[in-house]
Amino acid sequence: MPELPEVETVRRGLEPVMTGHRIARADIRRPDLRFPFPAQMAERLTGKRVDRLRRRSKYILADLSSGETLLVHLGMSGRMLISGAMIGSFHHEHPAPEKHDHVVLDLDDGARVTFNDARRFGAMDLMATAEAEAHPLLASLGPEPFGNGFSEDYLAGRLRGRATPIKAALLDQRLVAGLGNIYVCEVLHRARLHPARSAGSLQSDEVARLVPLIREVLAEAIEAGGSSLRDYRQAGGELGYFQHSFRVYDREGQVCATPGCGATVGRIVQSGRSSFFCPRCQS
DNA sequence: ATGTGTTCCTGTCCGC
DNA sequence: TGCGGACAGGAACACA
Repeated sequence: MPELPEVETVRRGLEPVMTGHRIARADIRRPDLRFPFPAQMAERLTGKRVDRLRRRSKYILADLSSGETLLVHLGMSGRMLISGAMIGSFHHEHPAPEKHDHVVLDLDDGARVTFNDARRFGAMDLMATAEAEAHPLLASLGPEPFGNGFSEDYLAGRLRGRATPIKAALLDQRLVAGLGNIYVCEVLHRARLHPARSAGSLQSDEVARLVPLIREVLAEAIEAGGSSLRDYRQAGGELGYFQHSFRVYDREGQVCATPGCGATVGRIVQSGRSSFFCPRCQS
């Protein structure tokens, strides 16, 4: 589910609820998600203040007053939902625990953050804050798309000589961090590049337009609160609405969104995942 | 090194 | 209604 825009939206929703507050109680309702929770997770969270809530790629990182950092990944279906806090002018009560509520964090002011993940592809881990960047899940991530490290020169260098399809290259988190299936499809449509084009075949002007378009799509999606298709919700439970702005994703058989194009959106499968594209606009 | 297929898990939707 | 199969925002892993 959640790609960079969804994770960033969740982070922004959690920030005012968690930052500066202590975790009064941590209820760990099962032993694992994608992999086992770290040893003594509840004890290592209890009583600790959240000093900072940040994001790296699709990971949320909570720096704690203990010198440890809590890492959260939402996988495909993970949610971080707030209850019992003032959200806007509404005071939310805690609902009864639901199916797939795996971790419940109670803050010192009565707010609650619940991690719910039906498919359990999500993950949580704890590490020393000073060594967070070296964590196995973070160590080989590529640059943040909004950072200075992600540039036309960088991208050209990484794509040069590669036979892999541009679709697969942009999905590779080692190349650039945070893109997933939705936003790669949308970026390639805006860049008028066919998803099956080999990465190394891109001309310099084609590489050049990818960088700003990646930032544009992600920024618009963050602005819209992400894309809600099935599972994704913002931390306050709201839907994102970028799905209404999709030009190709999940639009197989519908007319291409490019004005005057009129062609029908197609779908191919690349390394087991759907690629949506316009056969006329994208080459 | 590179590229592709499989796998983890649950839920939903569609055709018969 | 029920049942089987396809498919879903991710990414580690096993192979050619």
